[in-house]
Amino acid sequence: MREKTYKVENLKDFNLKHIFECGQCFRWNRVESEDPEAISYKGISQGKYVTMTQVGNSLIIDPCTKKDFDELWYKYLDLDRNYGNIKKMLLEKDNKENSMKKVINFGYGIRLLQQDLWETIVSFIISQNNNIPRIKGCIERLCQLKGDEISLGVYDFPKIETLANSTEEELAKVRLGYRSGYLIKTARQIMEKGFPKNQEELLDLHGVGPKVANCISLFGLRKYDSFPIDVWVKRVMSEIYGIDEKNVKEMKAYAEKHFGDLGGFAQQYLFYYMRSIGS
DNA sequence: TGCCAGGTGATCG
DNA sequence: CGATCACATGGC
Repeated sequence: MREKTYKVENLKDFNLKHIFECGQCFRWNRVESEDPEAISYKGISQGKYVTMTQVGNSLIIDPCTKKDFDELWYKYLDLDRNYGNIKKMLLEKDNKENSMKKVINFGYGIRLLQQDLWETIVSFIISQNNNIPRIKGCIERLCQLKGDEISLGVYDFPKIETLANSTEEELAKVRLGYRSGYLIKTARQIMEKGFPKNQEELLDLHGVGPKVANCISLFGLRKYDSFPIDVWVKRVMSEIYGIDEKNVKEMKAYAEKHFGDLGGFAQQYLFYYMRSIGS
């Protein structure tokens, strides 16, 4: 008995590699596929463990029912949004047209996933002063230790309550370093006060500063004017716009002026470009 | 070895 | 306020 797969065709502005490797998510991993033309990723989201495979403008999700697609993946993959318009607007707004054109063409298939707020809070607390491969490892070990097993060897993201009731001794296995205390305290704060709804409330969480709050605002709260500035964005804005790497204020001002409500999209194109080309 | 990675909290002028 | 420093961990 074979489980159902679901196929979507005629996708525009969509590329799995760009989507899963632009730094917004940490639980999707590239896997080999038989078809050399295809790109495949396995990952866990919304309690489901699936493989997504893209060939040309088609996407196959396995396993997936029509119901799963309509209720979960369509939204998660942000398929309702017209990225053609977003790119057009960004190109019009940025005065140095070569620069935005370059980064948008490079990451043409990026889409901002509509991710779970709790998962983004935890993930981006772990991300601070850390590198992406290690962040992924930490999150994987955290899920193995504290998440429900949804199929053999595959673990869901831990619940708030589970982390709130954990101790630093238990979490030592995850090798989060000093961040384990941040996670436990943040989980307890959310148990007590409920979820943060904006930047200000995010900053109340222990271990959440301006940068992490911006990431959570963007990826978890879908506040698309957020423009997280990390070391990579500093580098790319220095390289492309000639802004001094230490001048975060000027970068924020530039983003507000030129990208406005679309800052989050611009930031992802910039980040993905610099992470791929740079270093 | 020392530096770096999607920084933050605490502390000090 | 803004500047400075410690903070685990692992790869290079």
